[in-house]
Amino acid sequence: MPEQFRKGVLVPRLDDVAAAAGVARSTASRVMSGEATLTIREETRQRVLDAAAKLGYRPDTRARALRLKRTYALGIVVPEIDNPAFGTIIRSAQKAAIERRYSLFISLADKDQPDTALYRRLVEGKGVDGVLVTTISDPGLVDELRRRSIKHLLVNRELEGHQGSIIVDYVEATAQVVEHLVMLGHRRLAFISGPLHQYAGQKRLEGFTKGLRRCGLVPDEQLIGECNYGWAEAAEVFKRIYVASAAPPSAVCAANTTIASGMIAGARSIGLEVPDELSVISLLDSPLALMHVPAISAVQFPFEELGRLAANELIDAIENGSEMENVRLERFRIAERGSVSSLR
Amino acid sequence: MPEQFRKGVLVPRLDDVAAAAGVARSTASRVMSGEATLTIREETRQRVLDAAAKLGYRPDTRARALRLKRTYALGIVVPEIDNPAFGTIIRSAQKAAIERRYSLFISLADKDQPDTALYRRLVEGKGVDGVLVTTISDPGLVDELRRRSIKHLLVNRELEGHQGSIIVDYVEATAQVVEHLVMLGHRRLAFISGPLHQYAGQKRLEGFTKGLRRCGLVPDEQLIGECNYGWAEAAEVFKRIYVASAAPPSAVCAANTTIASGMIAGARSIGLEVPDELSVISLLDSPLALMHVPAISAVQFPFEELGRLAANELIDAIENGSEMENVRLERFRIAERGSVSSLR
DNA sequence: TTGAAAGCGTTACCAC
DNA sequence: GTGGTAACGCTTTCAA
Repeated sequence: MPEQFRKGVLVPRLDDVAAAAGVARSTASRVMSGEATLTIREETRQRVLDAAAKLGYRPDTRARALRLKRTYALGIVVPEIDNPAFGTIIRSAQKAAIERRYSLFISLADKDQPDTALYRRLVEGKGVDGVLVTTISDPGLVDELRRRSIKHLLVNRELEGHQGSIIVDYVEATAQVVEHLVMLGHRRLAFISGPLHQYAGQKRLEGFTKGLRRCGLVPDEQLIGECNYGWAEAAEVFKRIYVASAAPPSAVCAANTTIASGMIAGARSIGLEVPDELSVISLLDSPLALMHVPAISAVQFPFEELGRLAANELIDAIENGSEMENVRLERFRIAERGSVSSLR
Repeated sequence: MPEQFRKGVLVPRLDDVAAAAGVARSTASRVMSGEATLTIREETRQRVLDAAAKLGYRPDTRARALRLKRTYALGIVVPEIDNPAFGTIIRSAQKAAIERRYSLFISLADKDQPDTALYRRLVEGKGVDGVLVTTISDPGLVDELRRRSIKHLLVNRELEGHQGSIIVDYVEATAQVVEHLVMLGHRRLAFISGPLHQYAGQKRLEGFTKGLRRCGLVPDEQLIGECNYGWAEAAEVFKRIYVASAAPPSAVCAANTTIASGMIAGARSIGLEVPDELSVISLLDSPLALMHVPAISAVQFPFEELGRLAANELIDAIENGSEMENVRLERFRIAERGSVSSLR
């Protein structure tokens, strides 16, 4: 049975701690703040700490936030949650935030109910000190953040003229994948993208054509297909491209492992062997790549670093008022597995 | 350039709205509350609303929470985020919460830093009105929630003697999978579980042995293997079981699709054909099941309903003080795909 | 129908 | 070194 404080209330406040320790509320506050610079008699400090421990006191974050005009909380807005890249970003951002004594609130941007979305509450209601934005499919969000001058950082997204974003280099990575394939002797390259109205889709397409041009090849519209709905559609898209094409591709860049897996299934269904008759590479790695037969070669990006740096940069901006940079992480790696063969 | 209110401050408060509308703060508050029962002259109401709109006023959730002793926010503690079951639960819980005008804060329970975990802050600091708990691997959390009498509901978890949990029926589903396999003529069934110290692992093992007994079969310890670390380990575990066993299994229940995929790879590496020489079924479905060759038969649970009911039950308890129930959702479905064959 | 004022739990300024 | 007190932005009771 928990001890009672004021009539009927079971949660101790700072006043209860102060009373139990026989000091004033302000003294108790100073002790609890933990500030080493404050001058407090050691004996007093102990008495307060003991009282707080005995009562199980925890500061009320709401009252504290009201007073300090700071919540020590960050928000991250993500479009989907069960996605390896976002999962990694969220985890590393949370870890970095916690290390700096911030909380990270994850908010799913629900397409179905954008106007009631969590972020409105979080952000407009001053529930967080800053926001990490990993989706710009709702352009209203960034606008509103800017209008309300709420610190925010675009993560794995960038916007023309926007100050404060941190990205990995989808363009260059994709271009180098193309070069890699060409070096292996491939000349007819296909590209099956994800939704092209989204950021990642656009960047990868940009990198694909850039890579071709660097190799002196011309992009062939016939070899570029868009896949909006995942695995089964990817198989169809590939078959359509393959059948329609006069000179069929010998290698395919797939936006991610789900699409790669689907199009491999499609290729098989028309009798194509992977990698012997068709090379496939995924432009984004995931655990699925290793489970696949054959294992899918894929590009790996430093998403962990991305999340960590993002959280730290945002907190720096909050605490020091420092300007936010536009950062591009150039590191990436092509993990070679069994889905690509050399034509030489 | 945003308009200024009090000196140097750019965010309008209720006082600013009231001043702009020429009414008292309390009147503005009443209008903004939207309570239909309050008697307010229509003309006044319009004036306040107009002022609020013009200034872009949003109530400060921190101040409101402090005053009301209610945050209209829920927390959900999840062990991992990129997992199809948790993803679905989170999405549906968030949707249900938003419909009832609550926010849902997602909190990753980080094994590495349990004591700094978000939930402490959320919960102890009164940041939420209630908590959905989807992991009990840290037993301290539930204890503390109970001690502080914070409303909480176990989701997809249950605890001896705990009031308030909502689960799907892993035990019965697994038992019926076993019966299904036996009906198909299988007699030697293996089970490759996930971590057995976790809730789901225990329940599935319980269901596995229960199913065998119902069919008059005795569980064979030799045919039960534990897989803690995913795909590659699953292959090893299966091979170990298969080789060591005097009478090898003709069918395997795998805890999830990752384990199923891994053990199929292991089976292939020792020359076994799936499903011709070995049937495999996953006790939990995921998108991977369809991408696999052969597609993996798997059990589907109503996780969407689970999340929705959980949020609603928690909110009911918060608002009406209603007692929380222990609910078991009995629905599930075996999705038959290509990884199981009949011996008849 | 509207206004004044108290109070939620905290921090920080200013006295002592 | 410590205590009293105002203030953060809101809701709600009580009075007018």
